[in-house]
Formats: sequence, structure tokens, C-alpha cells
Amino acid sequence: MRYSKQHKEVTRQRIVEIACKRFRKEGLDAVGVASLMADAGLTHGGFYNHFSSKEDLIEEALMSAAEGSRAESQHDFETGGVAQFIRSYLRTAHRDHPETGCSIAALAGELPRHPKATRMVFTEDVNRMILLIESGLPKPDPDVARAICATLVGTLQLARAVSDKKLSDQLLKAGEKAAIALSQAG
Amino acid sequence: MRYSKQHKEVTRQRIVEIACKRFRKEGLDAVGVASLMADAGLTHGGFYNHFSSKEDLIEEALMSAAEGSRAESQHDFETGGVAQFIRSYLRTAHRDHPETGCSIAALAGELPRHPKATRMVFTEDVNRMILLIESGLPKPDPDVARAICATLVGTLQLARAVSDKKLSDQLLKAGEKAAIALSQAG
DNA sequence: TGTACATCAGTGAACGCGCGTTCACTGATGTAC
DNA sequence: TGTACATCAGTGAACGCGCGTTCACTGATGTAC
Repeated sequence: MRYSKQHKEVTRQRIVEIACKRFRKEGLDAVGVASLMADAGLTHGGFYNHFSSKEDLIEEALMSAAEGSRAESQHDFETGGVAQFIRSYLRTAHRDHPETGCSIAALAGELPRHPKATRMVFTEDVNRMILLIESGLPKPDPDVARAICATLVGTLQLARAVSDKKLSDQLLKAGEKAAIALSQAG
Repeated sequence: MRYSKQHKEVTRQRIVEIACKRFRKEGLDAVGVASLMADAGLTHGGFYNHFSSKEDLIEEALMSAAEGSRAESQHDFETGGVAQFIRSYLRTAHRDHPETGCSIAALAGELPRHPKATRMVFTEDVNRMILLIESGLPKPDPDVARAICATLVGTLQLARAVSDKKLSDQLLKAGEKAAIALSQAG
């Protein structure tokens, strides 16, 4: 079955989108190639028509996830500055839906064990997030932006990991308060 | 071969200790039962004489890791207060040696996908770390302690995940500065 | 004190399963004549 | 316009491998007599 011109690219994008969501929700290792392709309505053999390896797809998915988040983040900054971005990042809906959320928070824990190339894509995303935060500070300071980034990521991760819902909510609130204080202190 | 009275307990502790290190370094999923037992000088079949499942060992290892860190942390607090604890937590040696470091930072990313029982042990550890930080604050405030905890964990995770050594060092420095500022602001 | 036996930590083959990857194949459609 | 052929996205069986777990077995030593 030969397909129309753009067909292959459309399929490829569908796979990347699905991977992008499932990686953030289930983790990089837990999502298998076969299960991913089944989700896209295909069989696993065709995977290698689109990607040279699973690691290759991971890189693509990381880039795609970052691109998706950027639009949302920039909207927050435009409407309410860095404080709005912080509140939006640490809202309970973000904690409860990693599949559409920040890939940095979702995947930071797995990345140290992945190849350099993958970590470089991730590092790009981290740099972009730091720059975005810095640009929203009353007195731009890269160190403050780095610390706010780390606070947001750490808060979201802990809020997702603990089994106590009350503590999880408290972590989000405490992280929000501290991140906003840091952003204003400069 | 029948062994002396304490022999079984000694072996069990050896397995827990090795697991404790390797889980933090390689991740919970990446460390297999067989490889773990080989590291302890045993074969994999005997594993179930000591633990009911791999998840059971994970719980044990989490408790053991937390206990090990506590002594070290308390020493930091006694000698230099919360500022010393923060500096010690964010030193490059801690970033570079997860196997002997904080299990919260090392495993937070994997925990959301583990059973409730495991997450409860983890939550206990998080609570203890928060209480320890709070007790060292000039004006004890649980929210400040929670935020500092999140900042430390997030900073260490990002510093470990990025591929750019310079950025990694900058993150540690920025996190340290911000965490100390938070601890003093109360 | 000497012997027979019970104990049980540790062994290693085997279980079913899912993993990432390879590869010979299919067959609908675009292209060349 | 009609036919023969090349293309190539997608198929599905198969590869070797490691996983967590089970189980019949071993054999040195503690215990009972």
C-alpha cells in the first residue's frame, strides 16, 4: 500500500506525539516500542522506518514536548509575568497530569542514565526554561532564574512522589510562595 | 550447609546495603534481582528466602538509605546549622555520587510509578527531611522547610541530569544561594 | 561421647513474559511507456 | 487512455536477551537420643 506524499510524515508525527505524552506519564523505560506503535494503530515492525532507535525517538519526543510547553509558558508570562508562570507551573492540575506537562520535571530523574545526545536535548530545554524565567524577573539574574527553575522542578517532583495528598498540596503551596519570593527579592 | 545463628540476618543486611547503593546509582528498575545477588556473592534463587518480592526489598532499601543519611545530616546541623546542611547537600561530591547520597533526590522521579506502600516509606523520609530542616531554621516555619527541601532536591536532580558541566556547577551554586536566602528570610 | 536425623540458607534450572531490533514479505498507488 | 512496473509504508514472525519468580534439590551443621 503506497501512500500519498505527506503520509509518512503525518504518521511519524503521530508516533512522536503519543510517545511524548506516554514518556512523561509512564517514564522512558516503561513505554515499549510495540505498545507505542499499537497506540498509533500500527505494528511494531514499522517503527524503524521512522526512527533509527528508541533513543532516537526519545530525543524527538523531548524536543516536541518542550516546543509544546513553550507556547503555554509564554502565554503565562505575557498575561501575568513570572508570578503567573510559577502559579501555573505549581497548580494541582499540572501535578496530576504529567502527560501534558513539563518534560523536565517528568523526566529529570531518568536522564542521568541516558546517552549524552539525549541529555544534550534535555539540557537545551533546561536552558530555555531558565532564560524564560530570567526574562520575566524584575532584576534579571541568571542565578535567581536557575534557583527558581530548580525549586519548581523539585516541588513538582516531590508533590508527585509522596503518597500523602495533604503534604503534596502543602509542597505546591510552599514552593509557590518561595519561588515568588525569590523572583521578587532580586 | 547449615549456618550459625546470625548468619541469615547478616546476609540479608548485606543484600539490603548493596541494593541501597545500586538503586540510588542505577535506578530501581535497572537493578535486577540476579545481578544484585551476584554482587552479594550469591545466586538469585535464594533471594526469596530473604524478601517476599523485589518491591519488598525496595522498601527495605529506602528505609536503610534514609537511616544512613540521617547521621550525616544531623552532624551538619550540629556543626553549622541549616546553612552547613545546605552547602553539604549541594556540594559537587554529592552530585557525583548518588550511590551514597540522598535517596529522595535519587529516586523521586521513579516513585510515582511504584505501589502505595513504597511511596509511604518514601513519604516518611521526605517528612523527616522537612522536619530536620525546619528544626534548623532561625524562625521555624514548615512552608519554608518544605520549599528548601524542594529546592535542594530539584537542584541536585537538574545538576545530575544536564550534560553541560558548567551549567551543572552553576545550578548547585544558585540553589545553595537561594536555599540559604530562604532559610534566613523567615 | 557417638550416631542418626532434621533443619534450612543457598543452588541453579526452568517458568512465562516483554524488551529492542531485524528482516523477508505485502500490496495499494504513483509513474513510465 | 491503458498497462506494466517500481516504490515503500506497514506487517508480523523471529532473534537473543534479561526480567521477576518458582521449585526440587543439596549438604553442612545443630540437635536429639
